[in-house]
Amino acid sequence: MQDYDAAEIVCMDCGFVVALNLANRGPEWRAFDHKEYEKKARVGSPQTFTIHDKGLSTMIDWRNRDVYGKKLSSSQKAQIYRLRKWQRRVRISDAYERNLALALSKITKIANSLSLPRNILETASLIYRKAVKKRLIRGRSVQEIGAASVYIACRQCGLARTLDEISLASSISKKKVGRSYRYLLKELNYFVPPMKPRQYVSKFSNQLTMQGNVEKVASKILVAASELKMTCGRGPKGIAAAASYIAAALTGEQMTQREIAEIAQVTEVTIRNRYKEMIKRLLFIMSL
DNA sequence: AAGACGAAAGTGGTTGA
DNA sequence: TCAACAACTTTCGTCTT
Repeated sequence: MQDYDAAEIVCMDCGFVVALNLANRGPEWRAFDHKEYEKKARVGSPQTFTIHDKGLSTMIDWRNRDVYGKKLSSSQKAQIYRLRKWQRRVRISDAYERNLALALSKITKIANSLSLPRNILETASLIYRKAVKKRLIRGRSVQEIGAASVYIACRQCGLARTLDEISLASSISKKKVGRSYRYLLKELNYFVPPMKPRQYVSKFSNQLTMQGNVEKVASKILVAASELKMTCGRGPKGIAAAASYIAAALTGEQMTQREIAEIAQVTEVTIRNRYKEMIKRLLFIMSL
C-alpha cells in the first residue's frame, strides 16, 4: 500500500513502513471545500472517493477568453457567465453534495492526523457515501458519522486503531463514535470481525521500536495461545500486550510491564494476569 | 529505588428477565 | 427497565532484584 501524503509504502498487515520518499503521482493539491476545489481542479487527476464528485467534473475557466486567448464579445461573455452559474448549481446544488463535500474533508483530516494510509481514507470515504445514499445521516452529526466511517475502514482493513485514537483525532467523544459505529454497521449490514490480538502485536512492536523477531515470537505465542483456546472471551489488547511482554523477555529485550501497558492502553495488572495464564499453559504443553 | 506481584474494591457496558 | 455479570481498572501494601 502506498501512502502518497506521507511518501511511504506501508504494509497493510501491520502498518509497517516499507519505503520512503516516493514520487507523488496523484494531484498535488488537496481540496477542503468546494471553492478551493474549483480553483485547483484540472484535467487528468486520478479518480478518488475522497472528493465529493470523485474528482471527475469539468470546469469552466474564469477568464473571459477563448481558446486562442482572445477576449470574448459581450454576448459571449454573458453566455459563459450563465453556463458557469448553471454548472455551479449542478455540482453543489443539493444538500447531498454539500454534505458530502464537507464530510469528506473532515474524514481526510482525521485520517491524516492518524497518518493512516491512503486506502483507509478511500474506504472510509466510500462508507460515508453509502451512508449518505441510504439517508442515514439525517439528524446526525456529520463529524460523528465521518469518524465512525474511519473506524470501520480501519477495522475492515485489519489496521489496529482503537476507538480512543479515533476519538482523539476527531475530538468527538468515544461514546458518540462508538454509537455511530454500531449504527452504521447495523444499517449498512456490515460485518466486522473482532480484532485479532495479532494485529495489535504488530502495532505495539512498532511503537515500542522492538526488533523484528520479537514480533515474530509474539505471533508464535499467540498462535499457541489461541490453539489452547485461551484467547476467547478476553480482550485482544491484553492478550497482545502479554504476548509482547513474554516475547520481549524471551528475546532478551526486557521491557517493563509498565512500558508495554502504556502503549497497549491496558494496565499492568491485566498484562500480569494474561501472561501468568499463558506461561502456565505454555509450560505445561512444553513439558509433554 | 524501581519493578513485579496480588488482593480487593470500583467501573462501564452487555445480557436476560 | 433493572440487576447480575464478566472483563478490566484502580488502588495499595508487600515482595524481589
